[in-house]
Amino acid sequence: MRLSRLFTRTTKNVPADETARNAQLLIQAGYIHKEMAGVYAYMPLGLKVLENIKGIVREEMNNIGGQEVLMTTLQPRDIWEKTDRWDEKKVDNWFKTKLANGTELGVGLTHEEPIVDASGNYVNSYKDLPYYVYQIGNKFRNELRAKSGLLRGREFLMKDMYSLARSQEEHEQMYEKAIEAYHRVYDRLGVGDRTYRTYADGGIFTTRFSDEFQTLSDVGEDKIFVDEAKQVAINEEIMTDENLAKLGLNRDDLVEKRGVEVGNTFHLESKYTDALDVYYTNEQGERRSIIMGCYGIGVSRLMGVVAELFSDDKGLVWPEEIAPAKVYLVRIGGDEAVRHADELYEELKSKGVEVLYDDRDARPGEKFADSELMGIPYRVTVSDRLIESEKYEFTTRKTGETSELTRSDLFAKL
RNA sequence: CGGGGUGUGGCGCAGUUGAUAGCGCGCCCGGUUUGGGACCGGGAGGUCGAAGGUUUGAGUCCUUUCACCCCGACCA
Repeated sequence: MRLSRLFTRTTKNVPADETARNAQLLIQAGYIHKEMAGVYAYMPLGLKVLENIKGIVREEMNNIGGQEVLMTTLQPRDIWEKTDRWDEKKVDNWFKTKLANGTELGVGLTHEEPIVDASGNYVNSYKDLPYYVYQIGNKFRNELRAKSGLLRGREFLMKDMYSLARSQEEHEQMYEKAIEAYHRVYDRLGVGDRTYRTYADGGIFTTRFSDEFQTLSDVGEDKIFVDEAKQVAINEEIMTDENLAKLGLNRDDLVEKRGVEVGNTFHLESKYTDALDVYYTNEQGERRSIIMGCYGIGVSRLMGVVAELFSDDKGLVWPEEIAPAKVYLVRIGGDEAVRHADELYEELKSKGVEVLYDDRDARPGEKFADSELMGIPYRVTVSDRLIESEKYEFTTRKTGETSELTRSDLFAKL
C-alpha cells in the first residue's frame, strides 16, 4: 500500500475524548474511527490487524476440530424465552428491536440459544456427536457504560465457540482441549506470559467455576489474585475461603493484580440443550442430554489489549504476526531515490512481503515519526545517501536498532 | 443509573466584566528547503452541540435537551 493513497491519515494531536491509551494511539495512527461511545469502526490498517487476529483464532479453533459458522445478529424471541433469558431482569444488556409488524427481536449478544436451536436439526444420534462449532462476529451489548476504548464497547468482535458432548467425560476433554487452544492463541499474540487462566463465577446456570483468561494490565477492570507457581489465578469476585479450599489455593501464595478478561469459558451442562429440547439417542436407543461448553474470546478487545500493552512513547508496537504490514518503506531523496524505492516496493510485494510504502513528498522526520506511530515491525529506508553503496537502512521498531544492509541481506532478513 | 467534568473550523485549544469569533496543527496555491514532524508569502474553512428564553445586543446569562470523558454501580 502506498501511503499517499491510504484512506486514513495520522494526526499529531491526541484525541480529546479518549483517555484510554489504546484508543488514543489507534485513532491517532488511523487504525480505528470512533462512531460513538463504545462503538468503533475499523479503517484499512485497523481491519488488517483485526483480520490477522481473527486468523490466529480461526487457525487454533480449526486445529482442535472447530467448525466455523456465522450465526445471525437478529434473534427470534421464542428461543430465548425457552431458556428464560429474554426477560430483562435476567439479561439486562439486551438490545432489542421490532419488525414492522411489531414482532419483537433481540440483537445478538451471545449465541447459545441459536446454536442449540440449529443443532436440533442435525443432532439426533450419538453418532452425530461430539462437535465444536464457532463463529467470529459482532456482538451487541447495551452496557451501561462503555469505556477504555476497545476494551469495553457496545458493539465488538467476538469469537464464540460451543461444544456439544455426549457425556460429562467427553465434555471435560473437550473443555480442556479448548483451553489449550486458548493458550496457544494468547501465546501467538505475544500476551501468553501475562495471561492467566483465572477461576471465576460460573454464571447463572451452573454452580461450577468458569475459567477466565486474564491478561495482566493496569487498565484491567478485574481484580485477580495470581498464584505464580501454579500459573493460575482467581477472580476477586469468588475469592472466599471456601472457594480457595475447593481450588486448592492458599491465600499466602496469591498476589493481587489487575487483569483484562480476554477470554472466558463456561460449563453449560445441559441447561440450554434441555431447555430447547435438543437431545440425542444413545447406543441403547435411550434419550440422553447433551453436555455443552461455551468459549469466548474478545477479538477486538484483544486488539485493544495488544495496542495498550505493546506501545511506547512513540506509538504502537505490533507483534509481527498481527501487524498490518511487515515493512514500512521510507524513501528519502530525489528522482533516483524514487526510482530505487519504487523498485524495491514492487519487489517486496512480489515476494509476498506486506509493505507500507511512504511515497509521500514529506520530510524524513515526518515519515519516521509515522512509521513509529503506526508500529510497523521493520522500517527500510531508501536514501539518496545510501544509493551509491547499494545499501538500505534497516530499523527494528521494537528495539530501535538500526543497521545498514545490502540488498541480499535485506531480503534474507525479511 | 448516581456523582464529577467537557462540547467553539478536519484535529487540539483560547475567548477577560455580554458588543455577531481567534491561535496551533492539518489543508490549498507560490517559492525556498530536504536524515527526526522545515521556513516565508498568499488562501480556503466555523455561527460557537441542539432547542427555547433574557437582552438594543449572547460563544459568554437562564431553562430544557443531546453527546462525549472519568469515578461508581453494571458487565451470562
